[in-house]
Amino acid sequence: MDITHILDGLNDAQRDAVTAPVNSTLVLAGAGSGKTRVLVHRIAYLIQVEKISPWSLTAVTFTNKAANEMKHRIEVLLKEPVNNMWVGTFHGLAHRFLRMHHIDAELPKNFQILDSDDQHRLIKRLTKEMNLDDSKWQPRQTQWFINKQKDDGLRADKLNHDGDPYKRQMLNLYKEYENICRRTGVVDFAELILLTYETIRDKKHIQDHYQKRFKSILVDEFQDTNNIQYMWLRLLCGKSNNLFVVGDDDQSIYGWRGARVENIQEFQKHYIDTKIIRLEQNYRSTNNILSGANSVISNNASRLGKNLWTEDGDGELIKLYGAFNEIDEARFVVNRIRSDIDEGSSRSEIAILYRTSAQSRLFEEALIQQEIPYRVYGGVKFFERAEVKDALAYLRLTNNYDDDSSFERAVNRPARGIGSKTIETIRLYAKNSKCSLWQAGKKLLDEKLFTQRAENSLKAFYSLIEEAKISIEDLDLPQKVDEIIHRSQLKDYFNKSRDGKGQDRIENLDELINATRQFKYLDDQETASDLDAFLAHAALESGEQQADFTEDSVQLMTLHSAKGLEFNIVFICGMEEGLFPHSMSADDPIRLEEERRLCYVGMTRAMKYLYISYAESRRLHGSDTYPFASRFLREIPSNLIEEIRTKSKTSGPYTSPSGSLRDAQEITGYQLGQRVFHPKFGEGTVLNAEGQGAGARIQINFESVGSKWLVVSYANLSTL
DNA sequence: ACAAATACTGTTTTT
DNA sequence: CAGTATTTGT
Repeated sequence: MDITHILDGLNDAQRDAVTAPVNSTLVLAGAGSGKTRVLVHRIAYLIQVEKISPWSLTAVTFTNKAANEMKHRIEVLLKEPVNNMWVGTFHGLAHRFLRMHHIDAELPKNFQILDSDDQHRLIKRLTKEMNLDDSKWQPRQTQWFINKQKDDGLRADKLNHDGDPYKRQMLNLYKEYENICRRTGVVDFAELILLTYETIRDKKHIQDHYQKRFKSILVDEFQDTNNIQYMWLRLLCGKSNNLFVVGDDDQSIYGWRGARVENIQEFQKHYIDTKIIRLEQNYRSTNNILSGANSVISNNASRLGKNLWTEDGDGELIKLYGAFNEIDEARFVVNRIRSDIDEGSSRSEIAILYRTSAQSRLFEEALIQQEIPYRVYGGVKFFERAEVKDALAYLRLTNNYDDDSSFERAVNRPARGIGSKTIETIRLYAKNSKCSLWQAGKKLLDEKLFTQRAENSLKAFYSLIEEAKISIEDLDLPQKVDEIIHRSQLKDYFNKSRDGKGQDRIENLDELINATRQFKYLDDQETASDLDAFLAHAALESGEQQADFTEDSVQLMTLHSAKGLEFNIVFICGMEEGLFPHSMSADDPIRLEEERRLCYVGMTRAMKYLYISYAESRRLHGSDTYPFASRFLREIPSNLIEEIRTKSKTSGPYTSPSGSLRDAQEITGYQLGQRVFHPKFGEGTVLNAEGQGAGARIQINFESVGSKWLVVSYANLSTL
């Protein structure tokens, strides 16, 4: 068998990974080291050399984009479609599994997926129903609690409140939430994974089938797996050591969401004879950029260790700009972009990265002023838009009357005279007789318990849904959606709303019909109908504004969403203490390391030019702040930095690049993040500092009393 | 049942 | 400050 096409163009480490024995393998793949390439070639190798049928392979990713790209590249390499191979996201594969095995999973055939917004609304409703004060029992917190438990594989009945009243109430909510989900046939994101895990664990015949079937399981971005995902992988793999995982501990930036970098470390413990391969040659950035990034990340204590290198030349120095304020920063960045474009750069090769999405606004304004086309990533996704969800709610209701979330959403939108009082009655009845809202309403109608007005309105709603269900039965998918939108009169409703967004909303509804036309219903999705498949698609792929082949434009996004991408010219903005690292992470060393990894991710996006900027003054929620330059800047060796100064510095001696950064240590004698001891308040962490000389004050977060501002000269602090 | 007024709250978000 | 969420008033 000629396998040159599989191995050609790979470096030694990549080739090692691709041809590794079919056994547990851990590939530590640094940024820009060709990890997708390795995965794709590995799969080709398994199929063509190891003669493993695609049917016995699974490749798991986190994003639909990554899954699609992988699938595409495999097909290009193999020159044939790979249809019977499982390639998808954790959630996508779990969903497919549950559709196939819905009986074993004890789910209704047409179960629906609850996205996080739906989940939030449901929990909010539940909190109210249980007569809990939602300022004390915040739905967001409850949601977080429930998902956290599920991510750890824990069911409510397995948990103990240990006498903690808060936890006890959380568990009550968790239990009740689960009851409603079960009753109404909906499954949230975390549940998809957990239930899949439990079904495979508890049904021996299913477990046997999959453990025998999968000869190799490949995992992308392994550092982002959470507890239950890893448990799931281990279960699927069974006693055979057939996991091939690729990841980079230095790019783990989703810890706040349950991702456990520790899974990488534990992997080597769980599978003793794991072959570890490091991909350290970087094919993306210049040496200066890479050295800067390496130097920053080397400040993290908990690392597996890895040092990227490149054969590329040194390239340009990292450019640093200290702006007067955030407006000056935006002006600087956009002026630079202007000249880069004038010199021939294409706009899509330029990215502006920032820590928080709120920062995008100033750049947008400046770009508009210069008439430079741009695109902001993130924000509300297509399938998450209110109007789209409204239309989908009607569709879902026709599909499953018991879907409470959709019932709540559709029942009075557009307003049809079913007010809060009526709905309240229905909710109460549903709660007491443990049935869905739909059934409750039906019963109440039968028992004539409404006012005439409410009865008429509600009856009209029921006939609307029931008639719609019948009328769309034999239509094809786009027609179904068209018909539903028509019958629901959503367009009229948005047309009348004069909040300026009515037209946009109507266009989005048309776009929804369009999306169904683009949607390819594959029978292998195991869903009952094309409608089920489309609804699942809408929930699982919230609509990465796919193939939005618009104009060549400058790319704006948060550092998080930049992961996995690369650009010729990268601007990282707002490099200030409090913003990046974000103040919410400042006093926790673990979260601080995650911020540093985020910085590393950002820097390694740049191929040729890396600009970093910070502002000496920034307006934040209405008031002016005077932040310090980010500590991460000081972690870049100064010989790699070239400071750009447009400020008229007419007097004073030349200061070295790093010396001109306003430095907390120089002013107060204390380093940000440093541990200190105060005779009265005990131990704490230095968060911030301001002022000079005798008046200098520092902010310290004390373990005992929380955060306080103290005047350095009186505070009598000692360092730890 | 709706619009207007007021209060609140500020991270990141693959699914 | 600015966007959202909830409460208030008609």
